[in-house]
Amino acid sequence: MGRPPCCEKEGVKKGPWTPEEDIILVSYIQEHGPGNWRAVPTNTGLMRCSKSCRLRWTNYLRPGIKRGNFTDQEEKLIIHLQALLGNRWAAIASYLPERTDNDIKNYWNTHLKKKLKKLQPGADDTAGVPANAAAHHHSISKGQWERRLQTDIHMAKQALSDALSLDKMKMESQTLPPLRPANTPTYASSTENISRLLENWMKSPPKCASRESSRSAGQRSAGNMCSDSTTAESTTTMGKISTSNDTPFRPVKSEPCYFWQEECKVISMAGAAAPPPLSFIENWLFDDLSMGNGGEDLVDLPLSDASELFQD
DNA sequence: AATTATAGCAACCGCCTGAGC
DNA sequence: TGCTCAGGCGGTTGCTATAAT
Repeated sequence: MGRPPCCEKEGVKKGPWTPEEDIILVSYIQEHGPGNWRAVPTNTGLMRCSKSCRLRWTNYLRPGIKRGNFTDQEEKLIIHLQALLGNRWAAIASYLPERTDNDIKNYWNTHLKKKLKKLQPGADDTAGVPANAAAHHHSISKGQWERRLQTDIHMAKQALSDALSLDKMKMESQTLPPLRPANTPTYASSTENISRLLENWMKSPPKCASRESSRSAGQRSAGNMCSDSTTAESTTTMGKISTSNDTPFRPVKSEPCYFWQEECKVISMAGAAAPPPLSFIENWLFDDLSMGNGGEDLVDLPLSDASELFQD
């Protein structure tokens, strides 16, 4: 049986979100910040369960989300992180700041699995199976599989190196990173009416509410990084909102902004929620970069060994 | 033009974890 | 120390758009 679903209450709406609901949710979060999701339906009047609200925010409404096609680099990164981490989509997503775990998961299931299958017709589904799971298939052309993966990991290292150096540059500059290229589709591009409806809302400059002690907000160490005046002075992107209005969203100075905190979340996640992967991969990368290509690194590890590094 | 098959993705479900009491 | 519950996560479902017949 297990635990009853949190949303068994009668009158809880399911299914696709309407633009109006989106606006209500965004407005509420703009004022109160994400977190304390249980209070969201009560305080907004949304007939949605708290989980649904959180999911809608994190997967769709949250600023800084890039939608649309994945780049080659992102694709490679996902493939190789998946090989290293398995189906830990949240951890993988922490290396792709503009993508949500759901997006990455969907992309993996719909595109990359097939792609890898094509590349390795003999390997069946094991091509997309995490390293630790693949370890159970030693009998299936193990040598060939590992050789290919080693080659792929080399490519991934390059991609990861590029990605990380970009991240580092972003962090160093601390001026608001343009997380979304100007021509990148935003969440609102698929729901233009949301941005239209939000225009009015944006005309009255939103304020960052005084900080409540929501647990989830408190959990985010990114709050520290993001609450300084440097970031507060910066403008953030709110999907189409900030680009479609002359008055960009501007957090109140000295008040940490939840929107920006969310943007920083990935940085903190790399250091907190998934520290071993980042530190390990970073060390691995930078060691390798500093050593040249010599030495014994992950590439030379048997895949099963590499995956064990991430075992709990 | 109508029907069927397939792909893509948003959202849901249920389990797990950890904070608070 | 054990219990409760909110939030997080990964797997899965189901709806919609598009392609193929």
